[in-house]
Amino acid sequence: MKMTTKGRYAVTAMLDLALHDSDGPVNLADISRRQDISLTYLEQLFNKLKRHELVESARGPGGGYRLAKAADQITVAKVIYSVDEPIDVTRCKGKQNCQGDLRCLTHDLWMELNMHISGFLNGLTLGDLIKRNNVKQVSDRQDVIMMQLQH
Amino acid sequence: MKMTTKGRYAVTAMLDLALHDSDGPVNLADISRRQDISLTYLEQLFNKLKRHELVESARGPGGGYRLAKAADQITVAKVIYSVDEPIDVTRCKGKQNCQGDLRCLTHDLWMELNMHISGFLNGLTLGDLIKRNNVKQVSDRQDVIMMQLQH
DNA sequence: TTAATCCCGACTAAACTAATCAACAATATA
DNA sequence: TATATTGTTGATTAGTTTAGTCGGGATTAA
Repeated sequence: MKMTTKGRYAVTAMLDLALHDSDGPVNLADISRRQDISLTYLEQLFNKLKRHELVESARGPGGGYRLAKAADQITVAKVIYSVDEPIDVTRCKGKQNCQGDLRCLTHDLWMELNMHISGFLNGLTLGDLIKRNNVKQVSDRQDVIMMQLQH
Repeated sequence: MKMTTKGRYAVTAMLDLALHDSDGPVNLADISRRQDISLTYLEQLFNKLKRHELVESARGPGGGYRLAKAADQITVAKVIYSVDEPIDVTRCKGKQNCQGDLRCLTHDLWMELNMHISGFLNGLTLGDLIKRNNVKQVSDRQDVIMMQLQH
């Protein structure tokens, strides 16, 4: 499991998308403004999210992205894996660098940790998150600021 | 929480130390051979482990490192934190880069994940690990190979 | 005195991150 | 049809981090 700002950006952007999905396609420029993430960087991320079939796109004016499935069918783990390809937590990937073809001293520990993290992130969907009060509050605030900027 | 091979090396080396602690000071050259970790890199790591008071050192012939406390008083989390200084999983450290002085959309999520991982690693000590069968087996094998090399 | 051991700081190649840039393709709508 | 809006793609880049090396110490048991 890899935890970088790339994965965090992706989850934040997807959560923003989930929160505004009911209003039709959401364009990246809006997400960029609301979440303070560079537009071109978002383009990169959504490219991957689309290839992993988490979002669908529509070009042209009024276009943008929509969730490819219901928010409660998209886990946080899947979003992170889509942009940050999973890496082995173990050192001994296959037989390489391992002693003989047997396990190194801490192999099982890292496997266990990995399952722990994955378990948590797999059990959590965008649908769960948008129901949370703290998320709602932050999102409402962001929408208000966006409205003000337009007028 | 930062998970790199640096942290993994540190835990592996500390586990090796815990397994051989009863035989008096363990020198880094032995750990290097048993665990296939570069000696000079181990020196770097043990420098930090010593500063964090997880190990004690003895110089000169017959010297080496010993655990500074009982194996079941040393958590895996502490070992990792000693070599990989903890980093903020949240983007909005303090007020920087955050919207106003309020939380960003996913702040709470990363805090929660962090607590999850820390909880797991804080609840696990070197003492727990050396009792495990798979660890014992790997360690015995490594010791046998070391003995063979010396004769 | 010598060899074994830890100690410490400087250095480096390679990889990775976070991002930018430029050019292009599709499409709604005036 | 012209135009502005939006997504698509690939190349490039500055900066950071990782993993590791190197060279020279300091300490101490035998």
